Amino acid sequence: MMASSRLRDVAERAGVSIRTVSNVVNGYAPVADDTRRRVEEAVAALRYQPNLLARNLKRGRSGILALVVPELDVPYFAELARAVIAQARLHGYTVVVDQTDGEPERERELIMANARGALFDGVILSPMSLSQGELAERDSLMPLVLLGERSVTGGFDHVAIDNVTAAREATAHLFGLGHERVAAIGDQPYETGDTAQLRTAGFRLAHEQAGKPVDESLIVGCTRFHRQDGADAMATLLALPEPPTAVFCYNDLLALGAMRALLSRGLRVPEDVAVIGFDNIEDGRFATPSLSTVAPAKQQIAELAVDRLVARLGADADEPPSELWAEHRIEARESTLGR
Amino acid sequence: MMASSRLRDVAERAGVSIRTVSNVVNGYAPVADDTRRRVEEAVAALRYQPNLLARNLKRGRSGILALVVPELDVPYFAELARAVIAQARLHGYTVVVDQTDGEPERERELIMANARGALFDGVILSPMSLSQGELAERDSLMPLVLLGERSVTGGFDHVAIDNVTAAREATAHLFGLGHERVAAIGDQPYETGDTAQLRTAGFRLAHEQAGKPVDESLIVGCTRFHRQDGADAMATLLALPEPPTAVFCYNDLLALGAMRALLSRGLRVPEDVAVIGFDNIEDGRFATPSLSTVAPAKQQIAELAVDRLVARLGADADEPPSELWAEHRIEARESTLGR
DNA sequence: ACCCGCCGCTGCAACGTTGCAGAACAGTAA
DNA sequence: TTACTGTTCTGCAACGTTGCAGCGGCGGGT
Repeated sequence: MMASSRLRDVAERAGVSIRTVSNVVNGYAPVADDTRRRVEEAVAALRYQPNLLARNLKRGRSGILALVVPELDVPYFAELARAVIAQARLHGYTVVVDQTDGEPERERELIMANARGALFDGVILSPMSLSQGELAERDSLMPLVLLGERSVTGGFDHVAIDNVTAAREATAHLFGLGHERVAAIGDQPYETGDTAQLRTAGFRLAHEQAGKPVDESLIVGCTRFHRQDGADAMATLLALPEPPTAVFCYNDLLALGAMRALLSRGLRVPEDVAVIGFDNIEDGRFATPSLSTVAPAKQQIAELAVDRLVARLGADADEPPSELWAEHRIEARESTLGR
Repeated sequence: MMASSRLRDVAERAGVSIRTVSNVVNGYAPVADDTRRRVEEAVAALRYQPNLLARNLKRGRSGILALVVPELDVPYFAELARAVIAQARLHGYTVVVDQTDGEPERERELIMANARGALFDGVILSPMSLSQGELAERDSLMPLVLLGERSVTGGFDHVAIDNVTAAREATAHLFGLGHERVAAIGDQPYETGDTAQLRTAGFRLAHEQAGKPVDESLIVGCTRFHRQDGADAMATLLALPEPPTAVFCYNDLLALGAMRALLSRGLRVPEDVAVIGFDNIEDGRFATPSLSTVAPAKQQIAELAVDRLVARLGADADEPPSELWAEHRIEARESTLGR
């Protein structure tokens, strides 16, 4: 393989020192116009591209951020990844996406040590199964921004939406349509998912504020958050002696699965059962009926997370960890049309 | 920031030379059991992790592959990315996902030069808008595997399914259900998309084999391949004096958009209009009705592409470029149930 | 007794870049 | 002339790793 050109080759061709070429390329020291031009010509002629491996080794950084998500083919994470990659690019960073498949072992591996031998400058983690305790025990020095989980004692930078309020609003939205029996799909035990806990809390809070009792049999847990799980949960609910007339699902995939279960039984959405989801994935907008949902500001989440991480890699290295809140809004579509 | 430990630190602690630690870590030279144990203890105690930047600089490779796709939030690409990342991991490679948004400039930038300063060892490209000519002009030495496009003269490794056959089978599937007027959604001019051309060819071939004439007004072009485009195209078809009774869409998003357009007009799928898509994305399985589709073996595509690229980075560097074909099958679901 | 070969380990140099300190030169002021 | 300032450019060393060559010591064959 023909070796690609190095600073040395450019220097020889332009008749200057290696150092001067480096200065021109990086725009560092003052360089005479004439010299600059000669160097630039040589750079163009030889198609010189700085070797990032060498540059980063010398500079002590890699220019690479890691985005760690449970599953990339879950639309919410794909949409988030898109935004994160774009935002990182604005700062000159490259993004490596890693999937954990929800395995705690993989998550630990990626955040505990200087993952991949300091190949990454920082990590954005959307934790799935990592316990709070494990996070707190982390002793890596690589900056970490958490997505979507409540802050841990000990503290990391943390970007999230107000899950309790969002869930409360979604539930209240269903109450506002006149529903009395509203179910929740997606609850999880504390160790597994903090987020689910917060949404259940919001669900309960809405009941409290509406002066309605919570029927515990209407809160259905899920181990995973895929369409199939939503369909299964809906089947469980429909088998109850007194099924719900509205369902709040903790993400859109669950909701789409639930709708599928309803429609395939000949039930109508929203006439027989209203459905609202969470995440505002594109699928929901084009489902039939289109899916009402809680829409987190994904773009804003990505911006907050990346900007925070980049700041911490630069000047703000020693700032205390901060809580960053992103917006959300209720997106009412056909699946919760008023009766 | 506390410096992370280096080979030197481990060597000091274990009382051996740097070189010996390196040998232990890499399993290279024969090392006495006693020495090995001491080194391994020191490695564990200091939580030594090799600095990949330094290692790769020395070795002349980065261990990073780039996957270049038009849009990561298009489910097909997200599912493909997932498989590619997993497969690359098996070979010890890390994957950077880059999105081009279909901009030729971005695609060119990523494949032309030694992209990102040789940060990548190789590239897997799913081209959107890059012309054949531009590909042929490429003079980078970084190995490139193409996905989904017909091979270019000059030659690259290339992984694809047999688009013509797949499209023919999809169309024939609709004929088999007794449909006479079958439409196609997703045609594109040659410069933009080779893949679309192949599918149109398959569509025509099916007509030929069935002895039916092609009604050109039933072939609707699309600039993009999103749900909205499918919905728009379907609207166009429904406005015809004699609308089709079945539609073959060049991807599942178009098909879901088309179904949406049908259902929102009160038409039934498949009773009034049958719909089949392409890609077998997860959304289609849970749509109502569930979407029939051409299912390419994504896992196989990812394996072929990654394995080929890795082989080319190793021993097979000088092999001639090869055409690799992945399987596909017709996945018949509710949207094309027999009448 | 001698030599040879193998095992286990080591030091040096280099990958391509940048930080640092300073050299060479020109211009200005005293 | 000398001293000083500033501009432009340079050489050396280092980032943390691995390739290469080589060194001592020990055992076995002749």
